[in-house]
Amino acid sequence: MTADDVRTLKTVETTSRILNALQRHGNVGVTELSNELELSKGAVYNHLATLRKQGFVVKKGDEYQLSNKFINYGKSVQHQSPLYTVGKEYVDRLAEKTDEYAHLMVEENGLGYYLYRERGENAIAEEFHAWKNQKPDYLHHSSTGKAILAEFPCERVEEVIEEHGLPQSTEKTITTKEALFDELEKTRERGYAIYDGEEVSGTRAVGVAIVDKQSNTYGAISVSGAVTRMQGSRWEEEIPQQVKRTANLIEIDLQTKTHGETPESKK
Amino acid sequence: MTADDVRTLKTVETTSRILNALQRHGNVGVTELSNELELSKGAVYNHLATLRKQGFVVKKGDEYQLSNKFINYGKSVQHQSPLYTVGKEYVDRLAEKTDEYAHLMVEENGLGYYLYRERGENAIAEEFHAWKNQKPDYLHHSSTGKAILAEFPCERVEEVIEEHGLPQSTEKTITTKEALFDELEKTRERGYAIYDGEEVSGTRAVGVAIVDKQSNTYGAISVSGAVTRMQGSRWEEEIPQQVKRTANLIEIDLQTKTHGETPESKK
DNA sequence: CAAATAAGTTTGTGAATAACAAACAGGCCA
DNA sequence: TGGCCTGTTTGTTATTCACAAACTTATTTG
Repeated sequence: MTADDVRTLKTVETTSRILNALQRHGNVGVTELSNELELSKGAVYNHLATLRKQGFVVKKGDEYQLSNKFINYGKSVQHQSPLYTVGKEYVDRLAEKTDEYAHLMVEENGLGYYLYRERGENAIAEEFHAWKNQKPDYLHHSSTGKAILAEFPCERVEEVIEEHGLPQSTEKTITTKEALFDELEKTRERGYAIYDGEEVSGTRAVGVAIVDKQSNTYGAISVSGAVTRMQGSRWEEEIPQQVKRTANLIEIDLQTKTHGETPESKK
Repeated sequence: MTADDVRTLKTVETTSRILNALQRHGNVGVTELSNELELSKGAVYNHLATLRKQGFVVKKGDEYQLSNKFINYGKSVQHQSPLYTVGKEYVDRLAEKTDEYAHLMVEENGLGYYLYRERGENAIAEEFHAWKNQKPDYLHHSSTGKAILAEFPCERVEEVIEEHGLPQSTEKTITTKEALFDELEKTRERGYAIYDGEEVSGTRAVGVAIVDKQSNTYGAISVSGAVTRMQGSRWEEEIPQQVKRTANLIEIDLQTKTHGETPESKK
């Protein structure tokens, strides 16, 4: 937003770009990175050599990839979040009761990250879920994201839109600011968010935000499944009730366990 | 080992040290990092500002922590591994059949990383597991690790010992090179590795390595549980058979699905 | 209530260093 | 064998990072 004139380290930015490229490609050589990032081969080589020595990158043959260290880093971040440590068991139970996928999402810089996910007995195959979980989600693409946005003040929603836009994924995706604000208003009235194929066709979901008494938004949970199984009173009554109830239990548990500490804003 | 005289970037090393410290502490301020890493406050501040801009770090109040981006990075690494994509469902089934925890470990730079873990119905509480999963494991501390070491040539085992030592965790931990080589020899004769409280008392496990025809070691799987449940023929016959059988199924599946690509050595 | 403390942030400056080129080494294919 | 790819190494200079010290802001304390 504001042109942050904080002094920033070029070298660290370069390393970050290299790490990002490694995540995208999975397995890349020096030359390809050098071309893609417009850096000299020597520079790329030195960065990779350093990252390797530090254990963030490994070399397989003549190609480089992110190391397993990131698995542990990811778990550290997960376990550091009270929303995860508290919410996990509730999400497990929700998946069990509904027999569908249950999710736990948290927001960061206007994007959604899945902290946890549990598969119910009859849930659909997870190929898709496995894939999508490697990038953050646009908030307007999921029920959890919409539930979160519905809790944000208007100006913050505007900021998110300005930063990330409203990319289209299917013909059902909300792509205008007006339609989104409409949807968020409906969500607030309804008491829960609905997802109906905005990102992939054929799936539906119900999402509810997790907030505390001071209106701090911690994240959201959802239940999602094939549209064929999300119909009638199950879709309109039972699932929404279950999700809302679970969200409420998490909120209470979170309140007692974290008494005091709130997710401070970062501006 | 050999004093690698590859040109290395000081700035990247500093950033790595900061990231490591953030993982250890979870939530730290500038001054504390500055003291711990013996860097000027200004330097730490600039690194954190850059990492924040790049999305690797977030600021909560006056403290910094690793961002949720690492969750996705971790998942990318997981899903990039054929051992994970192929082995996951087998590990699920193993956990279901044995009613205990089942694990999937991979080795990197002489340490063990858990790619996956599934909890069986009657498995013990997971507080401990959740905790330990945030650092890599010493290979001599687990059944999976010992199964992997048993597949390595002697010289490679020596290298691992030289680099990481044989730290003690309980009174049962193997702490001498001789005892370890003995144990690995027994493991090879037995056909599977045994863990009996080397890292935490009261738990036992059986581990088997995953190798291909060319003796490339991909990793190992294990089943672990409370010692009270790991007794008699279940401990001596049934569980080992199940783990060995599962390992074999994974090996075959891996062979057909990756035909050709091997985990190249990185020296 | 002001002084003192301690945190994060900003800035000027010089010595360190990262990046570029261009050369080198090694494998592969024709 | 000779070209044409890689990844790796090296000499060099402008760039840039890190220090130190000042500044800001909030909290604590006599």
